[in-house]
Amino acid sequence: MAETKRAADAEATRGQILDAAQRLFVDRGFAGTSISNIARDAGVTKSLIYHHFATKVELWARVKDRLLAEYTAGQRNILSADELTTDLLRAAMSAYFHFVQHRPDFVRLIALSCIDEAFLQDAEAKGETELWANEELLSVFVDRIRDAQLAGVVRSDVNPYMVLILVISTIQAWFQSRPWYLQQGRLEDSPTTDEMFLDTMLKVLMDGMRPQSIPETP
Amino acid sequence: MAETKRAADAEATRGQILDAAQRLFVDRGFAGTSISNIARDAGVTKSLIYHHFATKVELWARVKDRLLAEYTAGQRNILSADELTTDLLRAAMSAYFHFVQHRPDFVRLIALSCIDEAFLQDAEAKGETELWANEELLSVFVDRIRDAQLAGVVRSDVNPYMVLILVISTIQAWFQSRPWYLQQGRLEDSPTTDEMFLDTMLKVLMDGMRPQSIPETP
DNA sequence: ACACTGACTGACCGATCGGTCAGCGAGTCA
DNA sequence: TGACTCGCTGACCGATCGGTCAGTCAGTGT
Repeated sequence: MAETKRAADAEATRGQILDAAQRLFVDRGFAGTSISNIARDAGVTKSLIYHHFATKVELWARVKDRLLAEYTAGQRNILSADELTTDLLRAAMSAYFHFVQHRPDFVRLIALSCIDEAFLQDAEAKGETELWANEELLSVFVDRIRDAQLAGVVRSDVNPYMVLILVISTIQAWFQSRPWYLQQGRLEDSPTTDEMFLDTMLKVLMDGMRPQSIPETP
Repeated sequence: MAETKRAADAEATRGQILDAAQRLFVDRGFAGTSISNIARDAGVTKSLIYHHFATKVELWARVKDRLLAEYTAGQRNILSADELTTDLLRAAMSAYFHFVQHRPDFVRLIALSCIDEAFLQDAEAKGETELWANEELLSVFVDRIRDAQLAGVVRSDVNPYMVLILVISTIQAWFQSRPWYLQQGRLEDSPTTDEMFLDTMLKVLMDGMRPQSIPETP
């Protein structure tokens, strides 16, 4: 605890700021959130934020870093080391679904990243953000799908990368547009609604992904 | 052309403003766009914008109205009056895909609407925005799917509304995250990339949606 | 010919934006 | 104990925000 006391306090404060920033950025977007808002929400002064983070852009980048780290770590745990069987594939899709289900901030982050391309390019040019789900992780998933195709678990007349995109974006899209469908009054805000969509998705995607005995035109 | 000359000019100016506003709002979001930006882009004064539109929120609402009208009109043309067959279902999905493909603003609008829930609630409370794809249109689609289930064209062990959501949000998600995947360097920005995804999507969804002969647990 | 509407302008408003800076004062190191 | 570090504050900056308002003037109805 030699040089700790002060540094630990500072780190805690930094955490408070990041927490508040994440809450607001994720809720209202980058442009819709001001440093003053964050300061008020975190219970600190505006100057203190600038003491810990150089600019608003950098603060947003650090928030994204934190979320990303959690996201990729979680994703990495989803796919087991075993060779993909149909059951494992279903389990992985289900696991990813529930993983995202309990991390609403991820959904917002990814959606915001897709939207704020102008700002993203700036940040990227400054080398501040390393985008989520780095290429290496994507490669792992694509390779697993390709193996599954060779093993006859997944139909081989489709591009494995496209299959991955199909699965990931379907789940992302559901949680992103869920609030809107709720607001339409056709759905109720309940975990069983999520399960109903998962059920539909699993049935359609799993049956649609397995090799088709009848025509199969490669 | 009695009372026309002046009114026509004014209407043209209004159109210029709406065009510029749509360009900027869709590109940078509501909070990221200022009235001054729009004025400069439209080549008019800021005051003139306030002469035609009461507030920034109302301007955004009118932009959405215009886009929405085009969107629902286009959507209505997609589903033919005939009873759904497998071929018609595939054709409708393909048509919707290409419809969205050529209207990037729709993708952004819907994404932004899902994101800006805080702002959306305010606007909704003021009764200014009537959300896109009104319920009636959704009902038509759901009914068609339910009919297709009864006719044995679509598997009957899934919720028809969930199937609709699955299809719509998959297409929406593709065009929304497409720029991101491009940026990852794994895809090239070409129409054939879109076609490749459409091919994968059609194969998986169509085969996954048709009645499954083997287990079928309702 | 004339009163009048309404499209349009420019100067201006208070509030807030992102960001700076000199300095305070408790905690750390020698 | 004294020098020094550094987390932290409050006053302040110019720019821009959304929005207002008095006024100009071309086009219109009578």
